[in-house]
Amino acid sequence: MRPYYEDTKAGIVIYHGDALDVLPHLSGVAGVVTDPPYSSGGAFRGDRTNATLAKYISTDSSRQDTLDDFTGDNRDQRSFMAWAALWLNGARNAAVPGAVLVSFIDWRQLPTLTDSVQAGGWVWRGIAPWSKKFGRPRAGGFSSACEYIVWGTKGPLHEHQVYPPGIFECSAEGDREHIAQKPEAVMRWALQPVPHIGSILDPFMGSGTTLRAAKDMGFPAIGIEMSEKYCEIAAKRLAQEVMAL
Amino acid sequence: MRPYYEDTKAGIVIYHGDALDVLPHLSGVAGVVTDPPYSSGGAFRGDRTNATLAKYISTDSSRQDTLDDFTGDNRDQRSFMAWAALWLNGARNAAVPGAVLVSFIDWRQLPTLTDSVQAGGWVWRGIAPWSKKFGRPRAGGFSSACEYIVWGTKGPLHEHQVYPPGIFECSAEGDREHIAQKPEAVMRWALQPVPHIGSILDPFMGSGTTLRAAKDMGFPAIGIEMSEKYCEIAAKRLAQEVMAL
DNA sequence: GCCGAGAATGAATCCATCC
DNA sequence: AGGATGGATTCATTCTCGG
Repeated sequence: MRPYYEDTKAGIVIYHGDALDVLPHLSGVAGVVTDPPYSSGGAFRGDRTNATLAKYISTDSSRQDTLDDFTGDNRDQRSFMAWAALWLNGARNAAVPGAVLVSFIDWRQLPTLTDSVQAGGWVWRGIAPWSKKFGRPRAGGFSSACEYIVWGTKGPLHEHQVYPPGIFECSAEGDREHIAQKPEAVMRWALQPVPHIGSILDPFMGSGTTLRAAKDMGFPAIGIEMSEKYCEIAAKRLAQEVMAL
Repeated sequence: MRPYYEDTKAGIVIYHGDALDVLPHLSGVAGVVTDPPYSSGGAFRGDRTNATLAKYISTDSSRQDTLDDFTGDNRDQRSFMAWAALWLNGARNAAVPGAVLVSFIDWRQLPTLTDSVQAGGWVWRGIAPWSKKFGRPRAGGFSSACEYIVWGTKGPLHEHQVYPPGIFECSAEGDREHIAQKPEAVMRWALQPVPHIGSILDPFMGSGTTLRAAKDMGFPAIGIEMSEKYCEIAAKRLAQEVMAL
């Protein structure tokens, strides 16, 4: 297990590889905080099997040229369920008792993910919406203005003196290097329930927002990412000093 | 099918009885907008006297503490699923093509309800949170500050020129005659996607907030309620004139 | 530096066409 | 027949840029 990047002083490690391969080697995790590929993007099978750029970026956008596709986003619901149960179980094995799981998901896969969370051995504790205030409008129906956190714990809840709000409002970020990149403020919210009894793990690191927020909040952190390009981007972001909050 | 209450001029009807008995007699419904009993309590109480842990204790002691929440609700969840599929199917039969379904639910039953909606023949279209702003704070975990709308349609979406927001913020009502009573503003939000091609149906009317909002928005409406006491309360609320919005 | 107008954007969605 | 492709559509918010 050779890290792609390591910052011993801050306790930050990045592994370049598949989460399912790397997870068995990890331990001491207090919080699994991540944003897995949703395998979503449309009611029709054809839509879902599209490349991520075609699925998630509006056709008239110039972003098509500047962002990259990512892989592993084409599972159907049953294999998404099975795959998610696998990485969730792997992450739970790396976690200490009382550890917290926080995973983002969209509305379409939310019910499947809550099943996977429990199948992976976590105690499902709830849902919390991230409100982007206004999604793309939809004539005759509710716009999908939110993404969701599904959260749980390894065994009993490790009660400590934090009271994270059950909903978080924050508009989506303008400048992004990854299609699904989330604002750091959102990730800091997601990290709030994690007790300081170990490190933060993000098995689907992407451009490294989770690790960046973890570092700024004083957590050691481990990231796993399949794409070398994003490993590089994340390493650059993490090489910077702690940011003032 | 004798109505408990009827206002011919406004097209408001209340039936006193069980939804599953009344639904087969109805038709011309453009919107099913309701707030069903969430827990499988009341009529569908499972056998909770079973020691849930005793049934599922595994020899892997590390998993015992993770199982309490997972297994506790299983039986109730399955009967909730079956029962909800029944009334959802019945309501769909009473609905016109393009009709909209809007059902409130809490986080715990949300995944079960999305299954039931599809089992009942509706096209599941999404989720929309109602944020109550102040959930009960919870040490070490996200407060549950939201209830959720699960919505869908009977066949293709009947596009019309409304753009309902995908999230609605409104504090829970102070004065209530029913435990689960929701503010009228919330119900008016829930009614927004319903096209004016028929009536509003609430199979679990309670104190009649849905019908009151429907009347104020110019919809004919049908309510069903098992408890005579709430039939009476709702009839009183509906006897009042249309309220200014 | 502030303000207002105009342009760009969104982990979309749906459908007609084309292979 | 069924999967892949491309275009049209929507508006509150955010961003850009000029005055």
